[in-house]
Parts: sequence; structure tokens; C-alpha cells
Amino acid sequence: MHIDLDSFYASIEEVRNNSIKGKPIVICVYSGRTQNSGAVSTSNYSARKLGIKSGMPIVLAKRIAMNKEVVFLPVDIEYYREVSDRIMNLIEEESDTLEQVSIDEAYIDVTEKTNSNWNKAIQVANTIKQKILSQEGLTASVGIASNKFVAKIASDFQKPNGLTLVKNEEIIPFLENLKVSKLHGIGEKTARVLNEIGIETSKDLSKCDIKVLEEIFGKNKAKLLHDKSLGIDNSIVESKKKKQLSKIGTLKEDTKDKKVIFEKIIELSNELNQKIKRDNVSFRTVSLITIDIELKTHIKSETISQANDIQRAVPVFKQLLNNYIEKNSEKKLRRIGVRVSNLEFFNSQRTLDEF
DNA sequence: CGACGTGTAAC
DNA sequence: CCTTTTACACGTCG
Repeated sequence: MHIDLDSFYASIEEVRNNSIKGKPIVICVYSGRTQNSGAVSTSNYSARKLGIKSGMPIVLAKRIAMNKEVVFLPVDIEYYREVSDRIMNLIEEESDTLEQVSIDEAYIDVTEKTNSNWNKAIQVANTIKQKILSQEGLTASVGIASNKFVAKIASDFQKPNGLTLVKNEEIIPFLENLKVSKLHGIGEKTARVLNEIGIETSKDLSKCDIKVLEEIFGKNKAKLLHDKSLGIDNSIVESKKKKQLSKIGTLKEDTKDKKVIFEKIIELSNELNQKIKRDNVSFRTVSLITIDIELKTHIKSETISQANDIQRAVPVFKQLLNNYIEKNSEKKLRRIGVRVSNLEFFNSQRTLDEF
């Protein structure tokens, strides 16, 4: 089963403030560069009808919103996480296994609990939907199928507040007419390449000779694409450990001034350190993410001995920045980020100052 | 085989 | 006009 909280951030804000309920709501990530620089994180369905969508520049959204009553709010991720945690706990209680994939999405396995009975699965889904509604005032869209991939697409089929069951014999007819870009894992690039060779729908893809796909995408990806077209997915529902933590930010203005950039690195490092402490992890690999004025991203990394505090990473960031500036003396930077990976989790038991 | 950089994808 | 965070595959190098 795949459970997707409907326009999560925007819906939470509606619950928080009854006076904006039903109005178009746009949740924004302000970059702090100018008054309205930044992007739209989430909009509710009322705002989507106007054409305000995720990822859109805020300035553009405001232009569309001109002369209309549209509510713009900044993201309050801390609060959304609290709500999310409560909901995930509630979902977990109704599941054999929970796999949370993001703040507003989860897969659950209910094979045991339902004895592989579709009707029982629908009951479980409705119980979960009802609890989320009564306890948090939010709606969710649910997809039920015999694998994660089909469940994911099913949850997207009727939104918001949907419930879609796809039984095994319904998988092919269900997928058949979908555009390839609707298949989870096929993004913009892959869809474009497929379109170029005349493949528009899932059906087209399933009929395409695997050899042809191998020519273009290589053996592994070809198999993956072919499986997707037939709704085949053997991956299991399992909770996964985080593999990296990062924090990225936008510079006040494009610059190549080492001092200015490093100040931002320090600021981001402190924020990243909070995450490191919160998750109680140590790290071995340290990366500096640079995004230049053309929005091209570069990542430079270095692996060090195990550390549990960002203090150990800061000199590495400095070094990586020096290297970058040396090699790209002409290029100004727009954004900068810090990342740690090669993580190891600790029991709260273990004392940390042994490093 | 581990480390690293890049591309793709999703949220 | 252009945010943030994470994952994973693949090629390459030593």
C-alpha cells in the first residue's frame, strides 16, 4: 500500500489557521536574495487550479495571483515534521512493516494483517484515512496493489482523498494507457528519449524489443524500463537508513569572494551539525556542493577518519572551497552547500566523546 | 573494491 | 526566473 498525504504542507496550514481554509494557498521556500526570490514548495488544489505549481518561481506565482486572494506562506518544516511523525506512527500501527519515503509518503506492507485479502486491505486503508482525518484533519490518497511500484501509481490515480485498488489481473489494463512519464522512476530525460523513438505510453514501452532498449539505455536500465511497463517490481517494503545529510543555501548575491562564501559555509555547517546531533550519527565523507551562476552543480568530496562533529569537517570544507576557486577563478557562485555521508548510527547508549 | 564525480529522479 | 534534500546507478581511477 502506498499512502500519500494530499498537498501536505498547504493542508497543514489550513488546519492551523481556519480563516484561510479553502483559499488558494502557496507554501514558499524563500531564498532571501530579494523580496520574492525562491520557489514554490507546495500549493493546495485551489491554487493549482490557477496554475500555481510546485517548483515554480515565487515571482511567477505572484504574477498569476495578481488581483486574486491567494495566501503565500513560508515553509515551517519543523512543524510539518511533528505532524508527519504523528501520522507515520499512526500508520505504522496499522501495518506489518512501514517504509517512510519522505515527509508525506510511505509504503506499508499489510500482507500478513490482511491475509492477502483485497477487501481487508481496503478496510485497512479506510481505517488509516479516517484516523488521519479525525486526528490531524488531513486527507490522504492511497494505492493498493501487490507491489510498491503499482501501489505508488495507484495512489496517484485519484487525488486528493483517493483510494485505488489494482488487483493483479488489472495491472496491465491499468498501466496500458499511461504516459511513460507517469511511471515512477521515468523522469524528464528518459521520457524524452523514449518519445523520440516513438514510445509514448506504457503499452508502447512493453511492446518495444528489449534489445532496442538495451542499445540505448544499457542492459540494467533496459530491464528496469521493461519491468515498469508491465508493472513488475519485486522490491520489498523495508525501513531504510539515511545515507547522507546535507544543508544548502543561496548566497545573497553571486560572488567568488572566498570570505563571503566561507561565512555561508560556517552558517550551513552549524545547521548541518544540528541534524548530525539529532540523528546521532558519525560520518566519514565530507562534501562541498557548489552551484554556479549557470546553475551547474559540482560536488567535491573527501573522506576522513570517522567524526561525529562538524568541527572536524570545517577545515575540509575550507580546503575544498580553496581547490574549487583555484580551478574556477572566473566563475561566480550562486549557491553553496555542505554534506556529510558514509554515516554510521549510534545507540543513544553509546557515549560520543570517544572520538 | 572503495572513493569520487556526474547524471537522473523524486519530493 | 531558477529551492531543498536524498538516493542510486554508472563510469573511472588507483
